[in-house]
Amino acid sequence: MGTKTFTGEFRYSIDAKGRLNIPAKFRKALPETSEDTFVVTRGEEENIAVYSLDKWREKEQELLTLSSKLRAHRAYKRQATRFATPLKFDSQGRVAIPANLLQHAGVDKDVVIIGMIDEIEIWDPEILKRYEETEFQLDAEDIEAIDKYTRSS
Amino acid sequence: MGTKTFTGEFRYSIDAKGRLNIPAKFRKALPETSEDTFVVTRGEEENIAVYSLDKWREKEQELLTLSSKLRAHRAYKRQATRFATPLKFDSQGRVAIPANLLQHAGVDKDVVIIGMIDEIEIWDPEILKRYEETEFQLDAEDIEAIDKYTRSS
DNA sequence: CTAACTTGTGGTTAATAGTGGGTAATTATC
DNA sequence: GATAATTACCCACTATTAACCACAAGTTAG
Repeated sequence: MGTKTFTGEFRYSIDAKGRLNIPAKFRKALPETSEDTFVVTRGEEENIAVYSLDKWREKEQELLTLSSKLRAHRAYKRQATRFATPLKFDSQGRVAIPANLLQHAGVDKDVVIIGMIDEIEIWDPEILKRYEETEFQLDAEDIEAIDKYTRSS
Repeated sequence: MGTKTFTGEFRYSIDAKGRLNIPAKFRKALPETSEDTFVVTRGEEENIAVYSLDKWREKEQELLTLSSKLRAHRAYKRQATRFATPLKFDSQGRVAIPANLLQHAGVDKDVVIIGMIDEIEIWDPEILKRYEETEFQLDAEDIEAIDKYTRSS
């Protein structure tokens, strides 16, 4: 029944209490073991990254293999976890996104929610548009490198 | 149910009596066997490291494998142990952090508490900011090494 | 075509969390 | 051994968060 992946784009808005509705389609794609919980954190770009609790646990397991004795390892682990917050959605399917994440993504009210198979991104509409015109552009060289990468896996 | 790990960042303050509140989220993540107890000690950087009592016991076990004949081992073991203090939090969820640790972390009143999955760090806001701009920066080489490290585990 | 359900959005109430202070019990100091 | 200082144990206030209830627009089912 249905796909267990996140696809598509939605334009929602954050209410006065900082709550954001997660598209029903995405909530239904959550495995039972995620316990109605998404994990939000800073995205690499000017956005908010959202993972299923399962996906996040995988990431944690990977981070736990790092050594607490090595400075670079600690720094990486710290950066990866300090902004991560698990959020259980309420009976209406909404989550309250922490203020510091909203600030990082430059979000005020309206947002664009993008499904990216195993993760979700939340963008401010204007910022997204700006990125589309610049950072998102790939030249032939980029595409070629990606093609090589996927073939080797 | 829920996550049993420490994630996220909080900005709290130490009151006039030297008490610091541990985020409720972190207290709830403590296993029963930790008996409402955290172990605080010096962090590797200019901060305070906090572990669950369980995690600390693990660390002790690891230290016990070191040789008491080797000078470096003794020094490492001594350094890791001498500042460690178990703290049981009060009915409001607060702990009284030893003065020498506060001094080591350069903390006076306001602190940033960072969840790092299986450990917690307490920072002075200004010092943290300073580190963000310098020590925390990782170059491509570091990232690559970390990627290799996690893949080999 | 209509009724039942789903979905996104809004508000109200109750519980929890963080902070501050007071008093009793312990420990330390002279 | 008396006194001062520190620590532990309660009680209290306020802001934030979580749990409930409600509703209109859109969709699906019969």
